[in-house]
Amino acid sequence: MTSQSPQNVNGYLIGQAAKMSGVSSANIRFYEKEKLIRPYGISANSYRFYSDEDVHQLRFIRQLRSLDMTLDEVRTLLDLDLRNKTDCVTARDTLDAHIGHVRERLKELRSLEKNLIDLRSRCDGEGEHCHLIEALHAQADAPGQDRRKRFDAL
Amino acid sequence: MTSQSPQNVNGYLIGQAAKMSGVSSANIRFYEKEKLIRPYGISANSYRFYSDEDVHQLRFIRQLRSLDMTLDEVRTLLDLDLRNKTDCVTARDTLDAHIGHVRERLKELRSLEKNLIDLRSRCDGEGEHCHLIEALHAQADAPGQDRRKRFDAL
DNA sequence: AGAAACCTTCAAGTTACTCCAAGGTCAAGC
DNA sequence: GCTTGACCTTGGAGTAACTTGAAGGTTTCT
Repeated sequence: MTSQSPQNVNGYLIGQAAKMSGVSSANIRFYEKEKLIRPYGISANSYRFYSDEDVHQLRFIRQLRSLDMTLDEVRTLLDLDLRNKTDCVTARDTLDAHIGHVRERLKELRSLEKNLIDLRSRCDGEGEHCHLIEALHAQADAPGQDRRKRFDAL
Repeated sequence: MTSQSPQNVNGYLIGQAAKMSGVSSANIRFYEKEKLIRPYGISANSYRFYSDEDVHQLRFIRQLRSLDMTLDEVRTLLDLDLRNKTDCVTARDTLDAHIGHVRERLKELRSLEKNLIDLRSRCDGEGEHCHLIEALHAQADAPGQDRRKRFDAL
C-alpha cells in the first residue's frame, strides 16, 4: 500500500521505526500505552505510521533510558521547551535529582562490595573447613541493618 | 489462647516474629509462598506460629537480601550444610558470582555518573540560555549505545 | 455489646519491559 | 486462486520482590 523508503511522506511502519530508533516494536507499543509517543498516523487497517520526528523522539527516549532515567523522568523531559526558562530549570532539577539517585546507589553498592569481599575472605583456606556459611548465620544474629527497597529509582 | 513471651514453647505469632526478625508479616507470608520458610506450627484457627529457629532463619534471609542477593541465591544458600565440602564450594561459588554482579553494576553506574555530570555541565551558565535539553536531543541523533536491561540480578 | 488489635486469604499494583497466542493484511510465486 | 512468508493487530501473562488493600474471622478488653 505504501512504500517504506527513507523520508517517506507517509511515514514508517512500526518495524521500520523500530530498526531506525533501536526501540523494539513491542516496546514502541508499550511506550504508546504509557503516553510517551503517539504514531503520527494510523491507516485503515490500523497499522501505525511513524514520522521522522517520531523516530527522533523514540531515540530521545532511548537515550534518556540509557541514562537510567525512569519513564516518569522521561515523561517530564519530553514536554519541555528549550526556549522556556522554567522548563530549563525543570530539566536541570530532574537531572540533578537523577544524579543524586545514581550516587546513592553507588554508595550502597560500594558498601555492599566491601561486605561481600570481607565475607569471601573467610573462605580462603582451600583445604580447611569453610567458615562462610557459619559467618553468614552469625551475622544474622548480630545487630540489625536496614533493608533496601528494590525499585528505588535505580 | 497462647502467651507470647520470649522463648515461648508454642512459638510466636507472625506479628511477633516480624518484629523479632525485621521482616514484615506480609513479607513472611510471601517468603512462605516462595518456600523460603515454613512456620513450625499452625493452630486450629490457622494462625501461624514461629519458633526461635524460624526467627533466626528469617534474619538469615534478611541478611542475605541486604547483601542484595536474589531469592534464588538465598534459596541455594539456605539448603547448605556447613560440614559438607560440596556445599561449601557451592556457597563460595554463589558468593563469587554475586560479587561479580555487584562489580558489573558498579562499573555501569560509574560510567552513567560520568555521562550525567558531563550533561549537567552544559547547564551551568546561570543567566544564559540552557543547552541541556538541546544536548539531550542532539545525543539522541548520534551513534547508538546499547540499552541496559532491568532485572539483571542487580 | 462494641471496639481494638490481632490474624486469615486473595487480588491487584509497582517498573519496564518481553513473549506468546490468535488472527488480520499484503505482496509474490505457482 | 491459493499458498507462503513477512509483516501488522490486540490482549494477556510472566518477570523480581514485595506492598497495599479489601473483606472477613478471632480474641480480648472495657
